[in-house]
Amino acid sequence: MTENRFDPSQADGRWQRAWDQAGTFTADSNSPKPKSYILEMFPYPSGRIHMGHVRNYTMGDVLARYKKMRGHEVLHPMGWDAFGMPAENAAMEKMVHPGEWTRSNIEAMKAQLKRIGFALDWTREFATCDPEYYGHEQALFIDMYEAGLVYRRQSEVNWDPVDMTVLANEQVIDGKGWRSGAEVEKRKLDQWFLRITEFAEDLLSGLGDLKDWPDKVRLMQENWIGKSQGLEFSFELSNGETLPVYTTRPDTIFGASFCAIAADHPIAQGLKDDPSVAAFIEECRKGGTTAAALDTAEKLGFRTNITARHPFHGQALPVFIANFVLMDYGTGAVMGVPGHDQRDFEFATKYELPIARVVARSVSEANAPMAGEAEPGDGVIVNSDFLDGMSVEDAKADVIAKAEAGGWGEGTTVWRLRDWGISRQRYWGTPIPIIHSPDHGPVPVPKDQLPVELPEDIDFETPGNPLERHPTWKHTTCPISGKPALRETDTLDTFVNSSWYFLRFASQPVDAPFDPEEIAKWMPVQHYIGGIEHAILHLLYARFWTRAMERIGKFDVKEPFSALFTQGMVTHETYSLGDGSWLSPDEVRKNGADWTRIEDGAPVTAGRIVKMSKSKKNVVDPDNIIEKYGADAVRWFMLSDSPPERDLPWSEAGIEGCWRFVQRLWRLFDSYDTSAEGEDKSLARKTHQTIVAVAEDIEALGFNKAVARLYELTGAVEKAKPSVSRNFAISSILHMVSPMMPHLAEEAYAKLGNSDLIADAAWPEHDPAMLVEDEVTIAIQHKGKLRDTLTAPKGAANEDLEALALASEKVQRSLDGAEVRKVIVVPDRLVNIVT
RNA sequence: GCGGGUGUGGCGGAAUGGUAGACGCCGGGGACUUAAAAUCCCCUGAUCUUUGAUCGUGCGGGUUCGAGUCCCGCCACCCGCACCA
Repeated sequence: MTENRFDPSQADGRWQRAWDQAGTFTADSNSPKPKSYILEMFPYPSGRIHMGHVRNYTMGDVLARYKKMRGHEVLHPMGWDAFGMPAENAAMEKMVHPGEWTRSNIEAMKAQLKRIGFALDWTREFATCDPEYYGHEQALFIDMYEAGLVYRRQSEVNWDPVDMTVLANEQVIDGKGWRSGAEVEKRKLDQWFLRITEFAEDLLSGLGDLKDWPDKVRLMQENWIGKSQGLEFSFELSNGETLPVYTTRPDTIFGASFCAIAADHPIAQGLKDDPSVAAFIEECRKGGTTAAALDTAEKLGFRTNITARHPFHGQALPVFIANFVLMDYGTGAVMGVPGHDQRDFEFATKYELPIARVVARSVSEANAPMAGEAEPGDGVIVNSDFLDGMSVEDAKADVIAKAEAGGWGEGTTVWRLRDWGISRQRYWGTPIPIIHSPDHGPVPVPKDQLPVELPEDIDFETPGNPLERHPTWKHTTCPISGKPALRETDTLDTFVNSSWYFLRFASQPVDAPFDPEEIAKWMPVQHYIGGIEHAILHLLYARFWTRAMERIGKFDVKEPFSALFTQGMVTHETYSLGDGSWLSPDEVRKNGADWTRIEDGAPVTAGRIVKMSKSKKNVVDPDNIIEKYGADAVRWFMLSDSPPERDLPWSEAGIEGCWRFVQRLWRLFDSYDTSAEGEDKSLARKTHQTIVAVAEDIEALGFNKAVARLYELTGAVEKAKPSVSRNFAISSILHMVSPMMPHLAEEAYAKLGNSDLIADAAWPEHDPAMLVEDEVTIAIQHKGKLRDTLTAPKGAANEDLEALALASEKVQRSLDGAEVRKVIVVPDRLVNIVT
């Protein structure tokens, strides 16, 4: 007898080709079916697909295939977030062109994705480095420019003087360039900005409608946008100038005992002629920006000889330059109220400034001593002239009203959110479509000249931006005067590319970035799945971009993603030698409870289970696993056990278990018996219940639960004798696992004599009448503890259940003659006897 | 510091206030086999005086006939933000 096994090495590829040839997953926007746009965050083409991608795309794939089975027209596209620094780094290290490097990575990764059998519409594939894509992006940039959503101003950057390049904050390590090791300088450059702050209010309030986003992400965005309301007002200074400050606690204004300004504040800068001021400002600059440094940093100040006049009682308050005041928040200056702000308290303590109580628990506690720290909480206002006795809320409103009436201040809203700086002094990005004309300043490139393409002949031998250095590329003419002019050599932040790719997936006209009619058909994305690391920037930028498009009349969508799901990471145990060096999983072997290195038997320590990373060598390459077990076992593993939002620990034993289940199902499908007769009511009932439950689980993205239910039903079918019900159960399992293990499912479906594809099949129908049990198990408790169970017909009368319960021998033993005071009966569930 | 999350067997994890530990992994025992692989069957939270009982969902209280689930107070770990006025 030949072995009856499912062989993915020949089946997987065969069915992948069959789907391709049939165009099974090509989305038809003209279909009358309801539409579902399922999207996973597109990958950066770094070179290899990793397990995190596999998990992410498997989840989306199950949803996409499931929706299709449910009669939806599904758009499930894939593409490449192809601009970015790794390509430039590779160019410098390996002397390859960034485009070439990127293209070959895309080719390799696409082949990997194909091998996993994802139900993707490859006809819509693109890379953001395609001139067709970034040309449209340039057109959108110009539209936004003309709508006043783009502007240019000076802004500080991290400048590496050796590499002659701008560094991202993450590339600055201990004040030095990550590559060159050179001391990083602050430089001011003219840079382009998008007016995301103009949408701050809308981006914030819009979060309220995103019911199907994780609370966590909404909160993170809310905090990032950082709305705060307060009073902006000006102090008159002793030197004749005025000092605008911002406070969220105008109610505490009578507690102000000093003013503090940032080191970068113009007034502070104006005092730099005094060498001790200059020295102090320099000192402020040095302070670390890490969490630890800030935690322990002492509040430092420099007392100027300027004083500020209190707007109500007119007393002179000293003005300090202080290291804890930030220039880029509010006005860069604050009033110091030590009694009710912890930083001010520490500062006042150090410089022996008055600490007054102006908020107390009650009026009678107006003179209670301070507790050794600031009291930022609620209470009634005291020691504050006309505010005395008011609540904090009322006093805020009253002070704002008086400031506005007196013309020295106004109630304002301050946002933490900054405008989005999009200039990058790099080659591998979308060229900013602007020409700097000697007569007309910055002028957009005429749209008929788009795309402004990147030059191919570049060199990375010398430091600096290759676009800047290129002999001819930047030289052009002014679109207005025709005189010689220079192109903008900055490129766009890669987050711009990912801010609208989902729109391009949904519609791909040649002559426009997108087609509003097609957008209306597909948008918003129904399920967007990706990593939590994009909770703020990418998702906020995409929300902004979509709103900006709506604002300039491109279409009628505001929120791009109606439901968001952030999946957990794939983790793996770590292995290390005595010297602390890491070993990869295939370099080690388990002997009993201990681990050793295969090569020489050296003892190995198995360490924490952490995210797969090259540095810890705890990486498992999907290709090797697919080679060994086929795509379906890997897909099944990705869905099993861990809830999708939590981390998934990869293990060899786990994938072995999945592989066994693939074969177990194969045998089960093989046991379909066309000659079987008769009903098996309880199996049929379980099947119908499972059909409903698995569907609910998939729709809630509870893949681990769906998997568990399928195991359970499989076990039940294996034990059952041949019957029509058993065949129905087998067929149902086959259909239900098809989104998860599509290759196995197709193979078995064909073997059962079908000539169509199960990918085109419908989700199994359930019979509502079969969901109801006719017998139920009743738990019998005595004093809240389980004593016995009994089987009763569903809907049995309470009295009958009570009688049955009391008749139980175990219950009687537990009662031991005690008087029954009360009996609680929950119909069809339990009886609890209270004594 | 602020905000959020998590805590259940050896492990991943199930559980509308109603039989805690479904399902999977690991482990143990057995069947089949010359043998191995594969497969199948049984056991698998702890303790005890083991036909049974007691304890058990991070810790301490509370509400309830009944709490993993609800309330109050702690602890630990993880994540995000951070001198934001």
